[in-house]
Amino acid sequence: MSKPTPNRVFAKPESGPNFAELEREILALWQQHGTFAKQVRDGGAGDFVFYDGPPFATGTPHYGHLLAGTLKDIVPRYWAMRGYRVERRFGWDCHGLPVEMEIEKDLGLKSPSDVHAYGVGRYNEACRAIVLRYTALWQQTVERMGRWVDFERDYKTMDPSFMESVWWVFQRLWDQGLVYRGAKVMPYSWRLGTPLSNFEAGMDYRTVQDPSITAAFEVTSPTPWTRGAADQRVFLLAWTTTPWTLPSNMGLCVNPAITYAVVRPKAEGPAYIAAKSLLEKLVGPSEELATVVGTELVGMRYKPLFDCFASAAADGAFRVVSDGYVTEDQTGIVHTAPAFGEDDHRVALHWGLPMRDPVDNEGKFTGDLASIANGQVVGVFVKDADKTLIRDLKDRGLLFKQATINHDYPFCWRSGTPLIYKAMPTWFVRVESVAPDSSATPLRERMAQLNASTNWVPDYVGHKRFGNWIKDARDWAISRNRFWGTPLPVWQCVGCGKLECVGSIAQLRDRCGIEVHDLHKHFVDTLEWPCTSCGAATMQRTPEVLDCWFESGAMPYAQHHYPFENKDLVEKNLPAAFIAEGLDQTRGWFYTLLVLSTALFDRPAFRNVIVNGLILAEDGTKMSKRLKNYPDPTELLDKYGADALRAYLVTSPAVRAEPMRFAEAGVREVVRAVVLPLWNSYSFFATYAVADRWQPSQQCPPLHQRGKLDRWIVSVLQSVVADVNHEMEAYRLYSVIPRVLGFIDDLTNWYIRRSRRRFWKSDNSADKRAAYETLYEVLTLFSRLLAPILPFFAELLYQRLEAMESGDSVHLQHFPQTDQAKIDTVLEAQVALVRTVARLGRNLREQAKIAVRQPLRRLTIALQDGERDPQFGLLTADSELCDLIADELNIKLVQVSAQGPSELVTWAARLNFKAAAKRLGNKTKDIAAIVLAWNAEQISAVQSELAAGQPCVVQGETLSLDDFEFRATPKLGWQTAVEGRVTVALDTELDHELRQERLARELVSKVQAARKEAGLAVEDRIRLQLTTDSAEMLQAIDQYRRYIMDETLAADLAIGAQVAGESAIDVVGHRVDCWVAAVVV
RNA sequence: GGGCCUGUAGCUCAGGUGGUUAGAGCGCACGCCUGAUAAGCGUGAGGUCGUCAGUUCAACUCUGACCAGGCCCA
Repeated sequence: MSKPTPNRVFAKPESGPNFAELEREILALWQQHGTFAKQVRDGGAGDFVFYDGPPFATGTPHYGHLLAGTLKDIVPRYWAMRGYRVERRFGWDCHGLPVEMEIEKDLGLKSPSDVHAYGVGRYNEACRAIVLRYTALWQQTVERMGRWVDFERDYKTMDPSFMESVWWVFQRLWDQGLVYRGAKVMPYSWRLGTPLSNFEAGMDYRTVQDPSITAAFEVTSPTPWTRGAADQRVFLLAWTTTPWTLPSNMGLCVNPAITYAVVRPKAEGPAYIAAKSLLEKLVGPSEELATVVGTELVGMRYKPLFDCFASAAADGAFRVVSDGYVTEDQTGIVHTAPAFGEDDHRVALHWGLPMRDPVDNEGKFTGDLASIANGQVVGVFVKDADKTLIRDLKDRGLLFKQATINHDYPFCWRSGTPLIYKAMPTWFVRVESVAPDSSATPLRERMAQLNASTNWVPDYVGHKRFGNWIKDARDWAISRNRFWGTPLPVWQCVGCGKLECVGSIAQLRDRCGIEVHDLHKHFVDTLEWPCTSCGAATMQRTPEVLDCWFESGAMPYAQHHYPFENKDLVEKNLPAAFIAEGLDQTRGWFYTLLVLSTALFDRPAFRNVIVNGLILAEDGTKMSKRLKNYPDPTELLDKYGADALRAYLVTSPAVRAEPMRFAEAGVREVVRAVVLPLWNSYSFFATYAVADRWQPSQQCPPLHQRGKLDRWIVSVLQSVVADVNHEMEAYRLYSVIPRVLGFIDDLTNWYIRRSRRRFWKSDNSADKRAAYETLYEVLTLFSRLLAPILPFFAELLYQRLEAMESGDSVHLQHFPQTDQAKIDTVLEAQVALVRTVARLGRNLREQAKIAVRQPLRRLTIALQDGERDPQFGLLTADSELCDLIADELNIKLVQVSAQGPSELVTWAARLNFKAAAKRLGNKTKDIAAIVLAWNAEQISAVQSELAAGQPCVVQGETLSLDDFEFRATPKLGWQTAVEGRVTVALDTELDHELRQERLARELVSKVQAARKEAGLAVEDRIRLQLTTDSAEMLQAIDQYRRYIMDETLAADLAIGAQVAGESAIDVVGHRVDCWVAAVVV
């Protein structure tokens, strides 16, 4: 702790502080002195590397961002105060669909062909122009939250330097053989001629009626079941709602574990195969020829429904395959068209089924289907061809069943036409497997190994959720058929098909002779060069752009323009020490970071990660701008301040990755429970320090010579410091914050409340100096502890209590380290016991309806085992503790009984299950019941037996002292209270003396109120005049004259003189006229 | 449909390795105190611990199934 200079003068605290206003002043202070930059600059203990995940700037920040932002602020601030250099650069995710969708709305464009007609260059420049339009608002809100992050040295994924690094990353993957071009089944808008993202596909689901047909596929493999029958044909039954995909059928898929049956409905007719459990409903009563499990059907061949792709048989088509995704639904056999279904595609890849796609970009059938129905379907939109195809099947006896179904089906949100699912050429990064000629470990296995060393908070997110996801991660689709993004740096020869990957601006220049300064699509698409392989044709760029997730995953390198610049820095900074994002990033940023760092450097990307949960509206639904079901962040910040919002967010279940319901009332509650008590503590201290002209480092007794209360609060604070450091080092914010905020209660509701009188004293005793010094030390140390969490209030404390130079800041101080010598666990236990007794004593007073100002004669504390009780020593070690209780409860004498509570309570006996049950087994219940039924005499007999060392035998079982638990309950009604091992008995008898003292106390209280009423300052001396008819009161005033004058700071006290004006006060039924006037000094 | 998470008082949430009487804060009711005053303190009422089975002498806790909600993926 820095030593304050002796001439510190404290300012009088304002009444009615406006916290939001005070925060703005502190923001201005930080701004003025560049405090954030100073904190970064001062870090000398090495780098603490933090990566900031880039948000989309197309919307305004919401509470989810503010929560993640708070976590991203607390942790770096902590490590910065621990002496590390913590760079915090803000990042912007600039590319991607949200931007494109917005610009298309602005420009009235509906499809890729519209974009081409408008001009990709103009389009992309329009995207560039709007992408940063909310950044100022973001910066304003983020900074208002008190988050320290560098907006000047930010990174943007659309910067040429960033994009060039992304190219480099891509090329590294390419060189390792990790990139390939395949096909991915995607939602496709035939109206717009473009694939959509899954997100877009989900935007317009409608309930529609579709055909629901079951087709019969004739088995061609020899089967034993119909041998000798009149009709030897066997059909596999498969169901679909998309008849237009049937010409592209390449396989039938069964579940390997389901039982199938072969049945013949009519003696004369053919046999059918379907899931056994479904056949009854499907075909009605029939003769069962055989049952088989799915695996037995695998490999069976059948005749395609249409002959258009009959040649595919040579490539392995028209077989039965199996996969676990098939359920016992409809027929239990799934028609597989690899070009049109995601599962179909996956199964086909696994089993080696070929793929045939007779659908053009406009969703119409190609000439491939010329052989069907006399060519009637060629050039027809696929869904419109359903009827013709069904008719054709029916005519040929291959339609087993026909119906219609109502179901939800995705529509194109822009054109309102039904989407179809269709395989599209897509670029992939190999994650699940390796290149055919490679012997390397599949990426996902290595990722799982590297992930095992990462500290996830909470841990299950990493080990279970993320771990499972990695374990069966699929190859990563990284290309998008869009415009505004980093182009894939791949060129292909239009002649021989040779592919070439470019990894930098320089490499591109070397090939085409042109040096570009921007890598967006409209700058690089036109660049071509002759193919070096065939020499005849030109190399042209493949049209796709990279998914923006690829870019954010490349952020550790691209933000520094690696490897073109900052080579050492980046390699030194991988992995990051810390990142923090929402749970929804499991498949997002967390994943892409790890894929790329593993592929590029064989390292994890981050060592510690805090995952936060989603923030919902107060009613548990999603926050929605349209519904306005949450308070505006800016207004909320103006009302309650950023510290309150930060504390509210960070004490919520959201810091343990659970969903949180956001309620404004919660923020208000934080102000009440955290900010105001803190302010009151400061205000209390400052008020008296000003009045007393107290200054730090005046002659003050060393800690070990101060009172118990002082040593207690210092010890508690040091314990908090120890816990906070321990938990912060493990990134468990959810156990740090409650500990820090919990201290506020100890400070205000015990230390300050108990210490108030010490500050009022008019002398300058050692005890008073000790109180000042202690409270000052505690507040200044605590301000450092608060600094990462409540940066504004911590700064306020520092500025008002310590700062000597204008640029000074609490955030430039060292984070406290525990001083073990100041921790006194015995003392902490003693005070805990005292507080228990005090609580019990207050209960008794309340039950007896005896006012607190009524002094009582005596309080007896009895511990369960009397003087042998482990806590006995705690209480009797020092009379200061009993004095404390006496003062707190307004009691003349507090004594600790050496006998234990037997006189005061009745005992109940119970069996100690934990100790005895294992040995007693199933006799436990019986014996427990017997013990419970013992009356007082039996119990005391047993107690004395056991005390004498004799065993107690119940039902033939020997029980020892440990097998019992004896509990006390008050015997005499309300004068006694029991909690755990502690019994407290209150002597409620009053005598004249006690009554008189109460009168004096009540009178003081009323005079104090009169002082305040008269607007006097706490330290003002007064002249006091009192008149009363009550003899009792007169006597009390006479007897306690000195006390009354001391308490009310009365310089003189006159009795019985004439009083002017309205001055009557009521003191427990005695009328007193009271007149107060300040003494002019 | 799959993976993960959640379900405890009116609300928001705590509840090592199973053990007797399940806790806190807010809200509510009542009271106290008031020279820390946009305060402070205390007491009380409120729970078949999502449902149903199972394991066990004993289940909020362990196991299974189911129900409801969430995130992600299909």
